[in-house]
Amino acid sequence: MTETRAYHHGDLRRALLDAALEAVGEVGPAALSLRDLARRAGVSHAAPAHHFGDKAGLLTALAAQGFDRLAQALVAAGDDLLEAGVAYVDFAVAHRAYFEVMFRPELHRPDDPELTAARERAGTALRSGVAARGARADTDRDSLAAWSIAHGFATLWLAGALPERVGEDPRTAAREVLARLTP
Amino acid sequence: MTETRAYHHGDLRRALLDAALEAVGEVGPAALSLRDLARRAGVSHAAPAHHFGDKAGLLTALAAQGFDRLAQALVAAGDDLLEAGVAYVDFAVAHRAYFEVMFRPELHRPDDPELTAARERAGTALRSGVAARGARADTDRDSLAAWSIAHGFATLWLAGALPERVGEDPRTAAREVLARLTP
DNA sequence: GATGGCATCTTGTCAATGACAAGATTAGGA
DNA sequence: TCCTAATCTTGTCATTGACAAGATGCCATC
Repeated sequence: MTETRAYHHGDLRRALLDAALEAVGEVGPAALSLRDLARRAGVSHAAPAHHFGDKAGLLTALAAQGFDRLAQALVAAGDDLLEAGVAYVDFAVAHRAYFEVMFRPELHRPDDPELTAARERAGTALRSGVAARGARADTDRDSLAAWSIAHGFATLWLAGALPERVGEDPRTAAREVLARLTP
Repeated sequence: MTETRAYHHGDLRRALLDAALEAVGEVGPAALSLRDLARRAGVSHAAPAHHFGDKAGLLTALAAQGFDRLAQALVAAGDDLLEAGVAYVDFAVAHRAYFEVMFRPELHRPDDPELTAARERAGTALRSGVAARGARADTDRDSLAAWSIAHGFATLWLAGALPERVGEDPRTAAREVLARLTP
């Protein structure tokens, strides 16, 4: 028998976020349809609005979740700067849907406290690798340089802009490129 | 008197591209509306379709135009690798609308010959700076590293992700950061 | 100078979407 | 038990992208 659906879904917010992550992976964040998410979750077309307000609200929540997972991945990579960079690129490629939402402020609700907090956690995890490296004069600029090269490589990889000769595995390719910064 | 509009616009294709560039700068490439462009150009809502087919066609043409202008900017910057990187970042910030369209393949018509050609011209201009620098063992990886750090810094700047202490001027900030790659 | 072909542009239409309003249902505490 | 608030539904509207069919006028050819 078809599963009779209760009036109350039970955990609709989580179900919508899961569906959104899947949908963003399929069609990208811009083409995301709230009504499609509602269909995937088996609820009416107006149900998402109650939990997230509008599309920007949903993508903001998804971005916050993404920054949290990125922070975890960076912490797990340890204090080695190169490994942190590789972990950054690996996260972007392995969790493309998150990454594509995280750095699109025009899709977000500006100044959302949860998003800001999650972004801050990821930023802290990112800088710790540079700080641990010590010895350099200008930690700020070094930090920005490391972030820039990792972010740039990840973005270009996701955009399909890199030539074929970089190979299939983003981790090894990233390691070789990022190593140019810290010889 | 209100300007009576001829049945034939005269240069509608260019007018639509100009309007698109302006609109993308205001609302971003995803929220672009073909009907809005038609209104800005003073033509009917279906006129854009004749020139570009659909939205992807229009954004593809805009991206091709952007790659051409980027190639010009890179050539004008000369053979110095650092200056080429600064020019790359400067282009992204000064011509944000172009840049935001250029690296979004999901908005493009895949394998468009004009876009591919324009991208190739920009890529050649980019690599020439690295090649001129010589002396290094692996030009491929050096090239990717330079592109990555410039692209990453530009992308983070545009996303508003950088901390306030980087300052107001993208050129000087970029110069300091990019210099970390080529000490 | 006339004419026919073709690029250009218009009007009309349809399904899909985001957003909002108002009502139905249920959970959980007083 | 009751009742208040959270949750979800139904209904609606303006906007949009895409397509179809028709109107207009430029231009080459005769």
